[in-house]
Amino acid sequence: MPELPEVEAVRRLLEPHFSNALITRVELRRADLRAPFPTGFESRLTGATVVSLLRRAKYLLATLSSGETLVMHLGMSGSFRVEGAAGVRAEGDREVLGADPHDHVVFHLHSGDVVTFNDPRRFGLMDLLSEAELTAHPVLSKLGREPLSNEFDAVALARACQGKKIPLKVALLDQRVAAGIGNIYACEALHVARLSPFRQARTIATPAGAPRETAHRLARAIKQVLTRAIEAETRNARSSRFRVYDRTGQPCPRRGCGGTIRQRIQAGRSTFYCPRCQR
DNA sequence: ATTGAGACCTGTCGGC
DNA sequence: TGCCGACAGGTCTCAA
Repeated sequence: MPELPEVEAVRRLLEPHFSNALITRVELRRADLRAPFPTGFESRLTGATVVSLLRRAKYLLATLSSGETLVMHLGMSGSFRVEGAAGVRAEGDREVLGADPHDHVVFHLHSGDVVTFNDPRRFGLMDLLSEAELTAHPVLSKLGREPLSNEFDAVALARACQGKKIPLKVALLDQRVAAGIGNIYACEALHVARLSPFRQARTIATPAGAPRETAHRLARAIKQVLTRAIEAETRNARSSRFRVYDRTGQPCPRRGCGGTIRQRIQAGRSTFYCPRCQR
C-alpha cells in the first residue's frame, strides 16, 4: 500500500507507539526481505529508544538513542500492525493456529505494545544506518524534494524536468524529481493538471529551466492530490476515490469533458489518463 | 545519458 | 472446482 500518502498514514499510526518507546526485544523471522537485514539487527535495536519517527519520500526513518537510524520501506505489500496487551493474547492464539507466515519482524516495546511488520511480497526493506551512512546513502541522499514541503514548487519541478526527454509521467516516478510519488498519484496529478502523461518532461520548463504555466499547474496538482489522499487515508476511507487510476473505460470525471479513461503502458507501468482533456 | 526489459516474490482475479 | 496467465500501489540492475 505504499506511495507517499499511505506511508505518511502509517507513520501517523506508528508514531504514538514508537516515539520515546524503549525497544525491549526484536524478533526476526527470516534473514532478508528485498535485501538481507543488517548484521546484528536485533541486538543493535534492543535497548534503544526511538527518538523520532520521520518519513522521507516512501521511507520511514526511526532515529534511535543509539545514534543509528532504522530505515524502513514497505515495498509493494508491506504493512504494520500494532497490538497492545490485549493483542498480545490474540497473537498467542494465532501462534497456536499457525502464525501468519508473512510476519517478518516483531518489535516488542517496553509499554507492552507489539508492532509487527508484515510483507507478503517481500519487496520491503529494513536497514540500520549511522549518521554518516545516511548522508552518503546512494538512494536516500539523492531523493528529490518532498512534494508537500515549501521548497517543492513550480520552480523546483521545472528545474528537475529541464531538458528531460522522457515522458512526463515517467519523470514523476523518478524519486529524484519528486520524492514519494508512485504510479497512482502520478496518474492522478497529471489528470488534475490536465497534462498528457506522454508529453516530454522538458515541455513544462523553458530551455533555461524556468517554469511554464504547466509547471505551476502540475506542482499545484501534486500537492492537492497528495494532501487529499493523506486525509482520506488517515480517515480510514479506502480506494475507489481515484479520478483515473484503474478506471479504464469509465467517463472522465472532469465536468463537461465527456472523454473516456484509457490505459497504456509506460516504462512497464500502467498509465491511466483521459485523452480528451489531458494535453 | 537514457531507457526499456527483466528480476525480485506472492496474492488475487478473470477466463477457460 | 481447478489450473493458468496476467497483473499489482516499488526499486534495482543490466544491456542497448
